[in-house]
Amino acid sequence: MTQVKIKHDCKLELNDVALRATPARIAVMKFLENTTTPVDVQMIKNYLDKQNVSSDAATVFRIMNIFTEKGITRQISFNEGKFRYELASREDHHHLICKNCGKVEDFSYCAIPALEKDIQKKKGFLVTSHALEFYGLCESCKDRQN
Amino acid sequence: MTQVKIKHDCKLELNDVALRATPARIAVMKFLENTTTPVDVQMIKNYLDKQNVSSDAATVFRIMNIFTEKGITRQISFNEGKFRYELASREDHHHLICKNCGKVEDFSYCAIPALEKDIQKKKGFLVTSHALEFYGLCESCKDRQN
DNA sequence: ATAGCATATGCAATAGATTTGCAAGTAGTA
DNA sequence: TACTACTTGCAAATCTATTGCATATGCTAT
Ligand SMILES: [Mn+2]
Ligand SMILES: [Mn+2]
Ligand SMILES: [Zn+2]
Ligand SMILES: [Zn+2]
Repeated sequence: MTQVKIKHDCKLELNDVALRATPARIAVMKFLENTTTPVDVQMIKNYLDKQNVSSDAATVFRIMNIFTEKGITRQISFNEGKFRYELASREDHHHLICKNCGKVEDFSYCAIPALEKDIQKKKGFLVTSHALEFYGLCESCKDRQN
Repeated sequence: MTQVKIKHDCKLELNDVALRATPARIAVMKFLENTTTPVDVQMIKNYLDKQNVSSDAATVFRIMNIFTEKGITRQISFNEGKFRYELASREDHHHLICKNCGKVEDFSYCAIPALEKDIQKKKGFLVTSHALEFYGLCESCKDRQN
């Protein structure tokens, strides 16, 4: 009854897509695995600093670009004038963005797939992905609006 | 039977929201009325130059910010690292963005309103607006993919 | 039509986000 | 362990967007 705990191996996952497993890349993956909200480059850089992983903003930008190209992450924009990133492995879901405090919640229900077929039929446009964001007020801001 | 052609009066529309009708603002409104795709600041600036309307990028940014604040325009992001704008008077609709050639088509059908009520009920989040973009390949790129 | 004033613009400087060139460092492989 | 292609750090360059300030102009009240 030797229960083998197969913990997620970042190195293998990186090598699988022909990327070298460097300390910075591994740390970024761990960070993404443990955050529930899409993060921006500055947040990632702060995390690396805190973990004493040597890095540089340019490197983080490069990492996020290549992760996105390789399909490890997904680049998102909430009209903030900068990008955020989340693991692409997170299932199809969308975001509830509070216009007052900026909090981002995940929202999993998705009714879009049916719509995509319609679009293909009516417009001849082949949908390969979509982005859906809801803006408004989160539960706490809704009451005591700041 | 004097058919009075009431053409849209930019000056009145601007004054209605307490904005002065300057040449640049009027030209921007005309441009937005005649484009079918959300435009960015550079495109607007190019149009103003072509029309010999004196302007400056800083001024265009200021105009688009105040138009958006006043509800004349809507700020949109297609993950390009910059904003685009379209008239807010355009009814609720979404966009089909070709990943190959960048063409943007409008798509009017919207099945989201029902979903918004669900969100309010399940998450207590008050939805005030949403953004939905479809990415993929437009009809022509779908065939002879470049 | 004109004066007066608050608003808008032009221009230059500044702030942020992201990209790029290049020399030095390192992961993966033999 | 040595080799080589891939990565990184750092500085400089690009872009997008914002801001300060002096000047210009739209709007309102004579
Ligand atoms: Mn998410
Ligand atoms: Mn549109
Ligand atoms: Zn909130
Ligand atoms: Zn296309």
